[in-house]
Amino acid sequence: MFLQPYQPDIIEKKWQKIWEENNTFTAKDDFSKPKFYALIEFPYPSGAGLHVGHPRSNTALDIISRKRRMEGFNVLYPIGWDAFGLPTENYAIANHVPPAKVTKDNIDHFRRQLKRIGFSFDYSREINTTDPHYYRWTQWIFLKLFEHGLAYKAQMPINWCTSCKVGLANEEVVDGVCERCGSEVVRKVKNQWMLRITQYAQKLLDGLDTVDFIDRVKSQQRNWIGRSDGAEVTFQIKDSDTDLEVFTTRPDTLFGATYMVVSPEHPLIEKLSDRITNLTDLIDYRTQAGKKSDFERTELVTAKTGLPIKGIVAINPANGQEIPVWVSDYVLMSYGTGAIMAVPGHDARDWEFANTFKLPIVEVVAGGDVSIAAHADIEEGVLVNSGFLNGLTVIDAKEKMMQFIIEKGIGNRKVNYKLRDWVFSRQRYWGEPIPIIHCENCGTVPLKESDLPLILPEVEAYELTDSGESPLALMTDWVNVPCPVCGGAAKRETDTMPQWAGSSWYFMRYCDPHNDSAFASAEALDYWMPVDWYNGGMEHTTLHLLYSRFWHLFLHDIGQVKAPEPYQKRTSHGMILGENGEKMSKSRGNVINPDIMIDEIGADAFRMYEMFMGAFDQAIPWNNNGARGCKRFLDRLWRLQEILDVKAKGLSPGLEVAVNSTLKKVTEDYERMKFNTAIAAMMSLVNDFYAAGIVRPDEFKALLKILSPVAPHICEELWQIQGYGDPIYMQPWPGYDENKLQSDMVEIAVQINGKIKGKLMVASSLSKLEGEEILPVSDEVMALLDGKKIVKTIFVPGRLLNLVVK
RNA sequence: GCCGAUGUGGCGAAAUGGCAGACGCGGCAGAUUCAAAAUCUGUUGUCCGAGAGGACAUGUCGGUUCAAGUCCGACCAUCGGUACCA
Repeated sequence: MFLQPYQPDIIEKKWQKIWEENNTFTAKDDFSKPKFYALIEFPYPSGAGLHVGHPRSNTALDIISRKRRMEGFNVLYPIGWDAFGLPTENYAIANHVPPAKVTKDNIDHFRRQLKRIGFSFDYSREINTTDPHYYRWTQWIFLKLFEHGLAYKAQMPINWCTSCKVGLANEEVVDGVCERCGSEVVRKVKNQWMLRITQYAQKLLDGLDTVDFIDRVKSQQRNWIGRSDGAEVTFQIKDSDTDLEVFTTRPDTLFGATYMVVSPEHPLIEKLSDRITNLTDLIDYRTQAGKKSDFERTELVTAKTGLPIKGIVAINPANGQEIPVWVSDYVLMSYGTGAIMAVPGHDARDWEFANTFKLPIVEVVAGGDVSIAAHADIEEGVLVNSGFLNGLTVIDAKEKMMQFIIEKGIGNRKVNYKLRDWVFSRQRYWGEPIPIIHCENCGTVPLKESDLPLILPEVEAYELTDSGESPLALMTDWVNVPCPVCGGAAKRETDTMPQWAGSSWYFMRYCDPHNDSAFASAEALDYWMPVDWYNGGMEHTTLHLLYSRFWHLFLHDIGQVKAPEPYQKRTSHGMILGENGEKMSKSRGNVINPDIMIDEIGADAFRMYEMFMGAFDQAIPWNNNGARGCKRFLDRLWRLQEILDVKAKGLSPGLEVAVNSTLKKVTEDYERMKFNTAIAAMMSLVNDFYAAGIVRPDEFKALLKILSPVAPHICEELWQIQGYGDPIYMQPWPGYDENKLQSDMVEIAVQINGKIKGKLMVASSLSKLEGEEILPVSDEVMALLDGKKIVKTIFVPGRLLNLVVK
């Protein structure tokens, strides 16, 4: 019989058309069915187009989604575009085209690319964060946050390019200079919108205990939120009514505090300026520190800098000693109180600082040698040189000092979080306008909900203004408005929201994307939320993932959504690297274009290689030959038709175990995202068919069903060619026979003293006790013993026999 | 510095504490072909040995165990994140 060759280009187009025409993957709002909501991070439609990293996450959840449909779930697997942001705006500036136009072109390009790969997205629910119908609700959520006191304005430092006269994103600052012009970048204070995410620190922490996130995501979030329990302690400045408050996790070491350090920006310097004798030097130091980012301050590990504040001393409340106060940039205004008590004997950073500036180092916990290094171990050692704490363990001393501090009224218990409030302003054009009006009489006035959306107006030019304001500031017609409260002259806020805004709630919009009276209906949210499975990159663990949990927790608190947590399960994929093992990037010249790959091997082989190339959660270099190997496998699958015995019934006796165990393995491996071993198992099964020289219809059907989530086009085509009835996507997921997972006889290893000395065929049902009784006295085993005496026998059924001999 | 990962053949990797290297890539040899491509068959951790066979092998050093890639301790290297977090 003549066999048509496997032509992926033809069959892939064919099946994509069939799926589209039949709305195969449209999620039904049939709230009576069990639902499954699969979510991938919606892409930023960059000008560079899709890269091979996107399909890794998309294919993984496409496999899960297709499997869930076959298991009878009503599946929502949506796609959209996170389209506000800097690259598009910069492109628009450079090429004098409206960002909206760039965005539309990029989205069209991305959509074409995605459709070629055959993902089972519900394109009818496509969303776009730059669409006013969408960002209307982003603005609405902002108004709610404002209404509940979670949005506020504060003076915050930004990166400021002295030459371009613009605020820069961290990413645009390279080695302390402006990425574009190479000029010096300084930190300039601006009045910025902030979101009070810190108010949710504890909830964000507690919520992690209720969700199924992979461990490394949980620990990264926990560490980012960074709860620490300690004390706030007040130190008096001698001969003044001023005091200095510090946070410490080690109140037990208070007797060892030999000096204090404040951040260069600390208000104490202004407050006591008339007593400080080296004020000029301190201001200079502050200016220098202002040129460094927090990151640089933290990078300078070895060379600690600092200055004493001359003219003042502080008093250690534990022992009444006078101790100097220093300024150093390693103390940041943004954490704790912006001041520390330094205990050089028991803190590595303080020890470095004290060593550099020859400040006294006192041991207060025995067990180390503080002349060589700080002894920071809290498990070991008892207190010394510490008055009433002497002889206590660190744990006990902490508690006793805590009580002392409270009784004396010089401090209290305090929980601190590393987490900082979220800077929500951007002096940029391509973002959601912040729906606020500033009125001289009424102050900060929110827009009425009925006035939303506040449309982002078209402007002449997208460049930032010389004053560093958004280009919107030049739109006087738009900026000047009557105050909604008093009707007097007022001005609109011209800052826009960061790109994170639109992505902080998009998963809710997918539930009901065309709703014009709410961000989504309560029924749709009740049914679809929470997301059952969210896969994305580790790089979004601390920002996007935390921000979106924060917004969802907030919307839950104000009664808008039922569950507190948005994502039931979160997994993460590894990055795909270039063929040379480096991160893929234009500048490295190692970018793989998925379109070219698909032209060569087809979408099915491409999808398959994305999943087969290695462990899903590990970073992996791309290899074109590996991808071609997957095409080769699909060719072999196609040619199985040549050895297909169409009349045979059931499973071949010799392949029952292989077929059943593959069904089980693939079913389980998909769920554990072990796609590479699932595919390897299917490859082995195909090898078994060829070795047997025959494949039966029931075997072929089973293989096509379990392979179809990975390579849907070829499986549907083969299914149709063979006339197996309704398409695979309408078939139920296959089960397997628990009794046919193992052959009757298995080969086990025979070890003598842990070394393999031989092999033995035994019944797979042989129990541990039976084996240990029968096997050592069998002829085969006796022959290996060489007359030695058995001391101990271990039989692991189906695995091995180990004899300890003398 | 801190946090999180990862170290296994020429390469990507696999392995509920139980026969290390499944599956694939690449290589080598052969079949087919006028030839090539494609396909098929065999082979492929390293070292010693003609061979049977043996020894050594999962970053390093220790430990637990009848048995360790897997568990424990210390260290080294690489990658990612980062806000010196007191």
